[in-house]
Amino acid sequence: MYVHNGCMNSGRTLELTPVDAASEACCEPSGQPSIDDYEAQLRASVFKALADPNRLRLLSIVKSSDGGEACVCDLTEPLNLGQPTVSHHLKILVDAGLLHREKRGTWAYYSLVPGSIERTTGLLESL
Amino acid sequence: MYVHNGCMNSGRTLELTPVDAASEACCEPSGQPSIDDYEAQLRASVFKALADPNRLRLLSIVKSSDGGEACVCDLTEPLNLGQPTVSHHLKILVDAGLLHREKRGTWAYYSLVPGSIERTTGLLESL
DNA sequence: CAGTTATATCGACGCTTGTCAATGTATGTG
DNA sequence: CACATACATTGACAAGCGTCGATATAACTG
Repeated sequence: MYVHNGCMNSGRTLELTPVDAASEACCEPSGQPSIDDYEAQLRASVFKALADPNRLRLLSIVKSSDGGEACVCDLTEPLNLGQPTVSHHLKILVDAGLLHREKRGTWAYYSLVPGSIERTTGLLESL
Repeated sequence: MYVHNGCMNSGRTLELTPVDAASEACCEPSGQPSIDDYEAQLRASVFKALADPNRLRLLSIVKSSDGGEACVCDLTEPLNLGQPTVSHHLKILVDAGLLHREKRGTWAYYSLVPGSIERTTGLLESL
């Protein structure tokens, strides 16, 4: 059973996010013709984060937002979801390594992690 | 509530698979800054198919197989899964438009749908 | 025809997930 | 200090998902 340990990235992080860990491994010359089970679990955890329409919309809205960032209060209305649900989805995207969270005052600003989309497409192309 | 209708692609298909439908829409100039709910559901259904480690391994093994195709009996052992489970996963990948199924005699040969990986990465890049 | 093989489908079982209401935690304001 | 605001966390519930055993289907073999 695969269990991933948290991935709390507050400031500097020692634990690698799934996107980082998976794309790190996928760039090493493995010699293996097909990916092993551990690599598959690592990559699947990234696609799991993308496997929800509301989370895709969150990424899309954040990406197209002014300054490339948005706070929760900007996101709850276009998705027609409750604030706890939006926070829940955002956490999943942060844990996957796709979004970055920065707290300024009372607000939490979410933005795309630079290069995370490219690293994710790499997980597909290097299957 | 999103409900997808089957996507049986036996031979020629009139119904578009999620990868096709989603990538078709993502190439039209929408003018919209962020994707709408329907587009999000379409794309999410593709990533749902990728959100399982065993299905990623199936894609990987099929891709690296001789001739680019493999039958169920070749896939059940490396995954350490029962035959019904492997058939189940393969059906999900076929319905998503990622795998192609061709029956020859008693065997069913699965192969990557050409360009499906590229169309899927496009669903990410055009978020 | 009966028997075998490869695959698909069905039904059931636990586990996971998306959602919400309620509550907790900071941070700012007066 | 009390109060308000923005967000996170908790607990609960229904729905969905991955897996299996059992069974069905279809094609080859004799």
